[in-house]
Amino acid sequence: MSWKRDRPETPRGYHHGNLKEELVRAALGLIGEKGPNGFTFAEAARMAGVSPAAPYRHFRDRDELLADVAARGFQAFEASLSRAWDQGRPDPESAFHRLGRAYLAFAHDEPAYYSAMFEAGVSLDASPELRAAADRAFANLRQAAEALIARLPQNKRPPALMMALHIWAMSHGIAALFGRADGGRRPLPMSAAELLEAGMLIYLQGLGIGPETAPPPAV
Amino acid sequence: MSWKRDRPETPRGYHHGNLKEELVRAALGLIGEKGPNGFTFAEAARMAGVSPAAPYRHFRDRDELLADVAARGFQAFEASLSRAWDQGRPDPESAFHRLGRAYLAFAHDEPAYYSAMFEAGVSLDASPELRAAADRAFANLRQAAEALIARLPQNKRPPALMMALHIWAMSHGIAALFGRADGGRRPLPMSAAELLEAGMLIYLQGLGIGPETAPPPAV
DNA sequence: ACCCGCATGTTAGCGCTCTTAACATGAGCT
DNA sequence: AGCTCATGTTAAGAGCGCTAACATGCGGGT
Repeated sequence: MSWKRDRPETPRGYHHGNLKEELVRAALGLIGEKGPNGFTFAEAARMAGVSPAAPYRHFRDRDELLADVAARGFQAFEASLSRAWDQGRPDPESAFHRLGRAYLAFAHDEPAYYSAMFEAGVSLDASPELRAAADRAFANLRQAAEALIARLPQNKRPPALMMALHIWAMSHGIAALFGRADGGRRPLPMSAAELLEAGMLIYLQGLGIGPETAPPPAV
Repeated sequence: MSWKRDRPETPRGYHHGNLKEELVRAALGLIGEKGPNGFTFAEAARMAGVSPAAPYRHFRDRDELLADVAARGFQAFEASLSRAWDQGRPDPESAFHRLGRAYLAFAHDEPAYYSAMFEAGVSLDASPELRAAADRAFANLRQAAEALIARLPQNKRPPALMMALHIWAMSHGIAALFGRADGGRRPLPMSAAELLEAGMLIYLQGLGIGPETAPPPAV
């Protein structure tokens, strides 16, 4: 019976009124603290001040809550990327670098979301909304790739999808391996953002995009 | 008492004789089947034909077994990469492409190992052997980077560490996002190996390494 | 040849989680 | 006012991680 009055904040009646939202917030907090595996359905319920069975009125099981968190993460991610890209203004190059920084900033500032999205083992097929949100986020990378490719002469244009996948892969690789401050991984001579920026400059140079005459950056 | 004779293979006495090895093999199988989270200490014990408490004579806890699996994974990984690199013979370029294919082949052929190494949330600090094995594996990437850089004129050489990190990040990014056959991720117009190969060619081109006159590959 | 120590395995049990079934409450529609 | 159904609670079963106390028998020392 201890869970009943553990959080004296706002006393409530038999019905919570906003349980689903609060469960998601609790899950996000727990994932952020203890990783996607440390998160527990029961503990989220405790945090929301309800019994361990209450969450089942809102989510079929633990995985569905995780998928919901991941979907919200992709929505926030999409918003962030789309804001950074800003339709390629003022020019595709600078917008593209904003996009890269936004990618890593999201992974860094929202580790709980990023965990749920990429490290919790949630399949994109878990729900249609999840898939859709992920697709919308990826669409930003693809748009950026297309805008940059448009700068090339027709006969030197790589497939936009391939280029977008490269961008995504390097961004995710850097975020996953070196993105978190002290995730037990390797210490770096440079920040993740700088690493990505340098990598992308070299990659674009390889495509023939960017400061045509400049040598690869000596970072 | 059902666990006692579940596996009638080789009857054994009170002592198992080779439990530690068999637990690792069982863990590897379970991780391969159900992901790093589906793996259970108790089930590994069941598979080995011992009581649920027996594993604690060989591993402090579940995480230590996971760390052991990860360390063995890095050892196998290192062996694979080192064989592929073969000290840069016959020339750094072709050896480098072998290395890339070996990276993805390992992620593809040994998903259980790769999961334990990168997706199970095992910190590299979990044991000194783990850290050492991971370092040895990474050293191969760094060696390859150095050999390729040596082809450049002195004043155009990027830092070898940075280049190795880029290679690792793109390889891991591709493996994590698209490496597994049907991991619930996105269907691709090309194989992961082709994607990595193309990405690396573009990247090297950006550094000024590779077929100097050829345009980016039209894959 | 004996015996004893210690590594290795077993039994029992605590506390936790996930999940379901049966029951309780009260908000909102008619 | 009364009913209904979404939303909450209680109770309970199964499984897991982990520990403490006990059992076995391999292998070295006498």
